[in-house]
Amino acid sequence: MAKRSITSYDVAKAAGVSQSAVSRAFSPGAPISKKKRQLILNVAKDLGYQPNAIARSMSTARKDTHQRSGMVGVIVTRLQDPFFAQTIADFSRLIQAQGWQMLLFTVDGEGDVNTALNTLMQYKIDGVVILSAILSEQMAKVCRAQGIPVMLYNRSVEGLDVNHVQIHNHDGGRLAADFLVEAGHRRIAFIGGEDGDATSAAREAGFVERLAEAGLSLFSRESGNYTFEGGAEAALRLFSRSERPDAVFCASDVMALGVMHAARTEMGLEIPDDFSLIGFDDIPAAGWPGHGLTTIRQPVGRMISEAVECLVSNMRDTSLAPSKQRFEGQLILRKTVKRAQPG
Amino acid sequence: MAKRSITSYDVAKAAGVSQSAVSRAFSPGAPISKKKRQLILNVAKDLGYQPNAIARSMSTARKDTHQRSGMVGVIVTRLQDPFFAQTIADFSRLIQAQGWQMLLFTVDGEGDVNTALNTLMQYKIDGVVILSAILSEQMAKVCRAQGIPVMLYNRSVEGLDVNHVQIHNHDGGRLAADFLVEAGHRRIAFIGGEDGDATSAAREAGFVERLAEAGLSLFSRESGNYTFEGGAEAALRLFSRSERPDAVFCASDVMALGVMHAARTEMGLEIPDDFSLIGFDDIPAAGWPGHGLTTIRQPVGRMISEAVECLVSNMRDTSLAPSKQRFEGQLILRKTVKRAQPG
DNA sequence: ATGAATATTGCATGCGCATTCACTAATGAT
DNA sequence: ATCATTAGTGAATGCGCATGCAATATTCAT
Repeated sequence: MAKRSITSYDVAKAAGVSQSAVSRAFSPGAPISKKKRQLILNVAKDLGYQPNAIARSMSTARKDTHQRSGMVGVIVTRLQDPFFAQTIADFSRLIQAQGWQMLLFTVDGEGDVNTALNTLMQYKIDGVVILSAILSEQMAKVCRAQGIPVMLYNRSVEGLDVNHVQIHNHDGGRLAADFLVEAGHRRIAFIGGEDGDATSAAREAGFVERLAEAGLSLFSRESGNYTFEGGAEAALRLFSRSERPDAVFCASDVMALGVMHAARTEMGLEIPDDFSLIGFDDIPAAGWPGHGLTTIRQPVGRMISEAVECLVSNMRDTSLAPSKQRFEGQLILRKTVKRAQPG
Repeated sequence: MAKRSITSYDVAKAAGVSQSAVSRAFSPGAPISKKKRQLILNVAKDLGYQPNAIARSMSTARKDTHQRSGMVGVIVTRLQDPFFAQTIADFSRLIQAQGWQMLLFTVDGEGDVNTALNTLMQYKIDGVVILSAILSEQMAKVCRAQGIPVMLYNRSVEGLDVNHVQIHNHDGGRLAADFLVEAGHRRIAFIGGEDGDATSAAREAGFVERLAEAGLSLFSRESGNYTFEGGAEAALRLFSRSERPDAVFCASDVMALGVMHAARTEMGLEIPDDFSLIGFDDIPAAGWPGHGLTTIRQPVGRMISEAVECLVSNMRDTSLAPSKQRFEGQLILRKTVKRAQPG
């Protein structure tokens, strides 16, 4: 059936050299003469030989060395979400450029992270990125014991000494509140992501904190499940009450767009005339001219390149101390917030 | 530094059995007594042992057997595009459910596919999916020689005997044209994706064919590069001429939304009052109430599950003949097309 | 040209596991 | 109870490669 594939021995025989020579020809920096390397590379090309990465990984697993597979595990939820899609796309390009491959694992709830990590570890990944999910203390310990660098992206776990890169959610929430308060709003509502989600909670906490400083408390709150539909439904609930908010802050742009579309088409409300709206993330659709969503931008490009850089240096030198990076969100002014009417 | 990880030998010693027994305990169907398997699994759990997938893959590489890595390669362009993000998300879940891992490779142009495939093959992937990119005849041959099943998704290559799953682009184009013609439109324009892109070309061909049957030819055409901005700019060009189209068909929803936003905010045109608009794909944002984009839906769920099913059976039995599946697009009526004014 | 230093080279080995083979224990039939 | 099965077991082996080591080829200084 499937013929045995071409190995370094085949090349060695064809080139009249030893297998070691073939191996060295494909290992940059290995001791081998230029002439012989070139000869071997030519023969290899003719035969269609490609080194077997699996076998290569096997043989680096010596008592002193660490087994290197050249693969980075990535654990992600909600890949279909534009924000995550962009993140993964960027990450993928950068990590490839550094010579690593990406082993992608999609999880549904946060509970599956352990399973995912276990599976990925069976593949002897050189490192792992966890997007918007939590790492248990126990698994963190396991990773450390195995010498696998971990990068928590968009999350941090209190008291866990692990690399992380994230937006400053609390400050982002404050920023949104500050802007709405300064614009004169007084009946300010919040729509969160999934209940119990730490990211959403942090944004809300910062938001509420700043409101409190202005002598305000949250006018009302709903959960929008981080989806467009969830945001739309939350808006309907928010505005079905007798007293309506004059401003809404959403923990994500996707939900904010849900609110916007529901307002325009189902509730007959104009933004920002009837109420102001702020999102979070700055996904591409937020900037579409018909939306013009005012939002808190996450500097995804910088965050991702920082994450990759940090992970890569940790993979090259496992003894490095974890780095913790927080980026500040930036308020992007567009068209969905205006000064509240004095009335 | 990083301690050597726990191997089957460690477990064997701790459990007082042979290494073979440990291996069999972790191989479903292997000859071992229930009692001993349970004992071994317990000891393994205590020690935190997990079989090494790399080593496992090595040892299945025998002369008669095919080396199985348990990994499927996925080559993708434009991961940040909502349509592809959704596709990858679905694919990821289904292939994981079948027990495979996903090795993801992002390419920029179609030219990088060869490189990507070569890299992935070094990892001895059991199969590969290529999303919206073309496979050279030479690489197809290499894959066949290595016994690696290939699935072309969203593309097919004339005369190449490889699995593929795709939407019937030509028919989809016809469908769009038919609907616009029946609605009485006469000045019908098209906005394509990237120049030279086969998918876009097929949609255009079917579209033009049906127009011709109605005695019409394309009123004008532009390229929108498959992006929102590209679509918006194409629309500006389309409507800057003295004679304006009364209907526009876009080769993707993302571009159609670009057209819509540009029309509303930059050109002061109403859809469908000033012109009708049809997209292709039916991405989530197409259905957002404020958009209500009439479009040709790709049955992504069915297409992906068909693709996974086909690939998996090919990976289980390499001798199977390639399967070629085409799905019909479905016209989704929303709010962006109306009967043309007699005038 | 000669010995010392250096650059190359091949041999042999092991990474962790699955699997074959030869063998022993358990089970069944009579 | 006896023999024929079958189930279960461990020792040994190899998957394809990188690398330590000892041996050889090359270069250099004199």
